[in-house]
Amino acid sequence: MAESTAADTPAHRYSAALANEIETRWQDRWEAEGTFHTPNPVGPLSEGFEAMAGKAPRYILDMFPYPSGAGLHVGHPLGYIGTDVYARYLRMTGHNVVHAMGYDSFGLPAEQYALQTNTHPRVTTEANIANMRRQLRRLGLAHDARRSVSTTDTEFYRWTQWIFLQIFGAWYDTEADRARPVEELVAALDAGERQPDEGTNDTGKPWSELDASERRAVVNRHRLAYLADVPVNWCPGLGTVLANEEVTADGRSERGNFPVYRRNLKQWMFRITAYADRLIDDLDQLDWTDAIKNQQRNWIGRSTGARVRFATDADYIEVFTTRPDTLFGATYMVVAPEHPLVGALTADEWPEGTPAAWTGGEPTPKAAVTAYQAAASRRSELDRQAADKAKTGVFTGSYATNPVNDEQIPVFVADYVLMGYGTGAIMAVPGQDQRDWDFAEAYDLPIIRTVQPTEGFDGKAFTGEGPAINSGFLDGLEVGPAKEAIIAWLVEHGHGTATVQYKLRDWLFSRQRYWGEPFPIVFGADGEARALPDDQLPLELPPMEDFTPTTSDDEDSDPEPPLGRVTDWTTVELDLGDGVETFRREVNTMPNWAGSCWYELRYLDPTNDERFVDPENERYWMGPDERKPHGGTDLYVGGAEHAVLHLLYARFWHKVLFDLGHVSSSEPFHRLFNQGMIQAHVYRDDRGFPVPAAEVVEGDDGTWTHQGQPVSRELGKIGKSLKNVVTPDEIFEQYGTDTLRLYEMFTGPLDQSRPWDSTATVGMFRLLQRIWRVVIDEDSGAVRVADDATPSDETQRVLHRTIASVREGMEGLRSNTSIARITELTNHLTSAYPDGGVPRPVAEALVLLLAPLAPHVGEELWSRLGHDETITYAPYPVADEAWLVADTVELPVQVNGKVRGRITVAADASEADIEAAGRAAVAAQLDGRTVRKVIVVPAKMISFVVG
RNA sequence: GCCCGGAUGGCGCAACUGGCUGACGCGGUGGACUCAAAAUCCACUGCCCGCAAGGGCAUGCGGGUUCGAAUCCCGCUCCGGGCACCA
Repeated sequence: MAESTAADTPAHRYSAALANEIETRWQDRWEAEGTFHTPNPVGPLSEGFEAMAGKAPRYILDMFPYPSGAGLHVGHPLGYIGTDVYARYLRMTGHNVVHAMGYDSFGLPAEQYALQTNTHPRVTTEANIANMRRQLRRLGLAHDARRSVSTTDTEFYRWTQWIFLQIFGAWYDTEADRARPVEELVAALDAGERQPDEGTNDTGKPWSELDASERRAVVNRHRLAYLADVPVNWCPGLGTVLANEEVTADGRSERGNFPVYRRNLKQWMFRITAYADRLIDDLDQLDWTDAIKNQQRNWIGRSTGARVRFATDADYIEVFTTRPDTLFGATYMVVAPEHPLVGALTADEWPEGTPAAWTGGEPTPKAAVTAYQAAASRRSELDRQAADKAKTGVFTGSYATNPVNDEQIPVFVADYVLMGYGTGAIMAVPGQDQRDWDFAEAYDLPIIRTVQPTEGFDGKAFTGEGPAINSGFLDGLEVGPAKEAIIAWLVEHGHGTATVQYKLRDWLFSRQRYWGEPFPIVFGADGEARALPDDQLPLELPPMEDFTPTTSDDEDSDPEPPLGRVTDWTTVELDLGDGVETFRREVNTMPNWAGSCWYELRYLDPTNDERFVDPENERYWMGPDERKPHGGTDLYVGGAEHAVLHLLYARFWHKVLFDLGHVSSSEPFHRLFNQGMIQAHVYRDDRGFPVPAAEVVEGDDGTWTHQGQPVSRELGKIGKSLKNVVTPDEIFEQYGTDTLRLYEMFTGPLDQSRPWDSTATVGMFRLLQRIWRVVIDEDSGAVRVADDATPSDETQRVLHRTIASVREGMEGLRSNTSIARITELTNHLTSAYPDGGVPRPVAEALVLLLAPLAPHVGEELWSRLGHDETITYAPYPVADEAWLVADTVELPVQVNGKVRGRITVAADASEADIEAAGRAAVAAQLDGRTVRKVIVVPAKMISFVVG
């Protein structure tokens, strides 16, 4: 008999039902009135801009989501709520704020979901977007809906293709240190002002003697987007190749966990390496956390050092080293098993006296090397994680000459040297490198220290700083000067050069899947890539019945892009300047990163059909100024998992657009903020399987049981597989959106992960009830504020202190503290005015302070207080300095650092007065002891030091 | 192994720039309302000793600087995230 009678609760209490009624009503009104429409300076969205003319522009951005079919759980909206609170706060503090939400809807996840549900990705994508829009709308997010774009919209990817052509149409001028249009390259080549870059012309003929096709080939090899036959990550299980960044350390696909194989394939590449230095250096002036900056720096992996040539009988071996100063300690060399010189270096027979351990038990070097190469390649296919770090290798039978002392040092093949980094060969310096030390110990090779270890050093290889020893003319020099000296010597004698090495590789940009942007590229009879003219954009993805990728578990299978099967689309008749010819279309598609590399620009001018963004709109919202030297969005909030991939790629595209003069900002995101994750408890039974979290009961003794069986508890991600999903809808139903928003903001600063605790949400609901009660009489529904009352001095002080600290929390994206201060104000008003009659200015300030956090309650109370206009643009309360200073202050009185008493003195009391009051307060403590020192910090504390 | 974070009551967290540790909320205890419960409201709530007044101990651990340290310095431990035979 649990039926409750309505008479129990006051008719006008803030209840879940009332909250839901208020929320849907205001959401409808916001939509109908276009409350969050933000005007641009120019173009179709410029209506109403004059009214904003005096306001400073702010661009608040969220990382846009994949429209997955699974729907939202309470962890998803954390960042969205955080940016919404901040953007609403900025609107109320006199800014013109652009804040929108789009959908990253191309790519593997969308396609895989479509395959699972056996529906065309266009259909599932659009249904998922509609569902997600509905869920996000229910959160009351103040987005300009007109600016919502989806990367799969034809009018969006038209410009993705256009930007690709801009990149394709550019080359990197290393002297000017920026990208320039290839037309300028061609003009310079025609005029004889410059020669083709190294490695771009293998005809051996000068530019002037090349025919049109040969010239195209030369130019194509300069471009920032180019086709190359390169070692790629071929993933037969996904039927596509993957970027380095998409392959895990143990050689599997990040998505789907399929094995990935290295093989050579002709693929589209972006010359992101040309930007390596700028991508590192420009981080300095961005407002990002050091964690993310470091991750980007480490990924790019710039290291300075030298290239050194070692002569051998066959050819010279070039190595890269960051420690050329240790050259005298190089006692052997190692080349990677895949190194092209391995064959030439392998001797016919073992030299006299070759130790048995160096031969791998084989009769000849050739047999040993071949066996080792085979083993190494097999090893790379297997789980590299399981491989122990023991060093293995075989002797090639040949020797190299250390240029600095003419020592003959043996050359080994070993897989601890990677072909993919540096030159694929090293000089081994066991005295100063632990890996070389390990190998030298295993193969009984000499170890020479060339840097004096610090005193007390008892390790093996010494990698620290110290004076050079056993190093001829370098002896006595510290590491830095020794490097300079040896590099000068190497250059002078023609044995090497100073150089900079990067871990970053060029970006593999093509995929053999259906659901991506088609490349606006065609191939003519000579096989050279040609740009589709801009007026043929968008190049639409042709409809396909069966878009299944050709997957395989055979590593020797070949990629077969689905678009290759649309034969009437792949062949096209075009006139590209030499009359109508037959061309073949590129059948690869772009990876899902493409759209996310520039979507933030499209939000600024979503309906512009002349340009991807009007320069004036871009400059207004993202242009550089004294706050942000590179320009970019004022805030970008998203998960830390995008620290390298998306953020690096997007910065690269943006920089190309900047170099070509299409945008005024040289960085896309000025202030970056990684929101934390909302975790939830996972309960497991004795077999370790998760049990439904909602069915677990907590015992009095702090243990948990599920259906009577004890279960363990840990924190984990929220997800179906862990059976701990809590949906926003459950919270809407129980308390409403405003409670959910407050709760998510209250549990901690935005960048911090925190566990979800459904029982704790009620605290925020109670807060809203109390605020409601400050304004509304629960029984009659009438407004119960006093229009003509004057706030007491105490109320004024509480109010203005609250305003000051609420603003501080808002600015710092720590609205948890703002909510605490609002709660304190509410508690004060509740006890100071138990029967209502809170002075109107105070009640209105409370509602305004709350509005960014709980906008529906904000709007409703604002309106009931008699305001016709939305609260969205109402001015946020400003603290009056006069009320921030108190007349009297309470000070702690310390004796020997411990608080022994308190005194209340005038705020401007003299030190003498404070001391006198302090002595009186702790007279018992001071009695009979000598006061050696008195420290008075005015308005803070007083401390006695006694003997 | 390297690079970033982090550790404060039963829980989430707060504490400006070295100056009252634990604001605010959850939970808990007691009370009001109710036939009763839910909801709501009020009070108390770091730990230990004590009837009390009061005292002692407390910000992961060990040192240090200081009149005074959650905060600064040195050395650790544990947890989270990232990278990793990168020469």
